[in-house]
Amino acid sequence: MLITQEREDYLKIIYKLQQSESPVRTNSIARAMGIEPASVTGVIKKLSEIKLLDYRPYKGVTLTPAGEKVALEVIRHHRLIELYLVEALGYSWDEVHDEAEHLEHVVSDRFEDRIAEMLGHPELDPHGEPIPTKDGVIAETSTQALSSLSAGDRAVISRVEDEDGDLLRYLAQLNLRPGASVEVLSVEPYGGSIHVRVDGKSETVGQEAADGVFVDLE
Amino acid sequence: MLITQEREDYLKIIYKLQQSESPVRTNSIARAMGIEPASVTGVIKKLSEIKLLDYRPYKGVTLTPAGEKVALEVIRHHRLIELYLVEALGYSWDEVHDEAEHLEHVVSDRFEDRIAEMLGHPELDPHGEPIPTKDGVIAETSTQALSSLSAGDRAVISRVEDEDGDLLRYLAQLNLRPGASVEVLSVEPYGGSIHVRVDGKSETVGQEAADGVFVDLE
DNA sequence: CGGCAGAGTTAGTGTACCCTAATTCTGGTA
DNA sequence: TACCAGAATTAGGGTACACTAACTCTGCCG
Repeated sequence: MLITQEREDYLKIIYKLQQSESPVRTNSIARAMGIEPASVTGVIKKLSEIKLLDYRPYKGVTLTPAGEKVALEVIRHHRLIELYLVEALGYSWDEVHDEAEHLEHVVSDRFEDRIAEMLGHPELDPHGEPIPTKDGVIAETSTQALSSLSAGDRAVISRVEDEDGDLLRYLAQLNLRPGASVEVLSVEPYGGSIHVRVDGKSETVGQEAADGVFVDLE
Repeated sequence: MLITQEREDYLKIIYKLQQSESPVRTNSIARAMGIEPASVTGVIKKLSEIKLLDYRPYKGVTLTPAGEKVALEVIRHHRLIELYLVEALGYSWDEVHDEAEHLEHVVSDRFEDRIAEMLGHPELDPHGEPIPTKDGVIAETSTQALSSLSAGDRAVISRVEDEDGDLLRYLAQLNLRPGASVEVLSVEPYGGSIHVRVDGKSETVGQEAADGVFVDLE
């Protein structure tokens, strides 16, 4: 197999890192994959040989159109599966990530099509992330973090980054879910907590958690 | 990870081969895995090192209790998933095998529990094969092949081996499914076709197909 | 604009599987 | 019982990814 599960993971991670960093540096990939930078070099060389990445030594990598296609397929699988687990199997939003991480690499097109159909061809996963279409189109996503707001701002939560189950449970407890309206009451300076009103209740959100919550300002 | 997906496949295949051959020979494993015997030797050595197999060089292997446990878990996953695909996602019985082959290695305990519950803790998969319980108990299975019957025999189909989609489509067309009653009308000598009555209709079954259909005599 | 810290790459290992070719064992037969 | 065919193993090689240690490049700063 030319594209292994590991390589799919590399491409997926590079896609995500590319949102904020381009070209994507070896170190970022290593950190995101939880491996050593030296290990990354070999793999990105291989991926650039097979034309899924553009690789400029010492500079970083960029996905080629072919590489982006693979990445978006994996992301589509991941997000569809997350939603399916919630809707059809009763998972909660903090439980779906790890399961989807495994399933995303092995499901067939048929499986993908079936669950997409059963879910009514959804556009968002349980964390509010857009689901790429089958032909690789993905909606824009909000990039304004809750942590970047100021006192007085009103906004609607659009998406929550999903890798950390504990964090998600914490946010769920505060009712900070996609769709929720928040009003920023005050912000502690220099990366402290944020005080918000959600559902009429005042809550304090740690800065780290607020970094993973993205909003649309009103 | 000590137990890779490949190793799970080895154990699963050895479990199945053990039904008719014990100890299981290197060549049988190689044939079933579609690889060379030389490759098998190395892996079964490793599996015996980690106490999942008893290995007697030049003689063959036997599953240890620990190895059998792993094999039965994989088989449980496989069969539950096959049934789930049929019941919940509208797959037909000839489409489920390949999908299950991949999914069986990646689903979590939680996933297994959820689908088992949704399916009402079923005992048989779509091909009539028994589903091992969570603690590794598996029901006896019929070992009498349709191809071994004689004219005049009446029997009920209990299970159909499932690896080959074409074969399953062929059998489905003849209504040879688990639960169906068959009466043997005549048998061509020396491994020829078998003529049976199913659902009141006369059908001719090729010998190779009949080898994979197992029955309970009345 | 030289030098240094940190980023990145190379070199050398190890594990997991796979292959082919060569060798050795086993079991049945002449 | 000696031999041979077929089964199994060893030997040697390849790919895919990991690692650590050593070296090199880049970019920034004084």
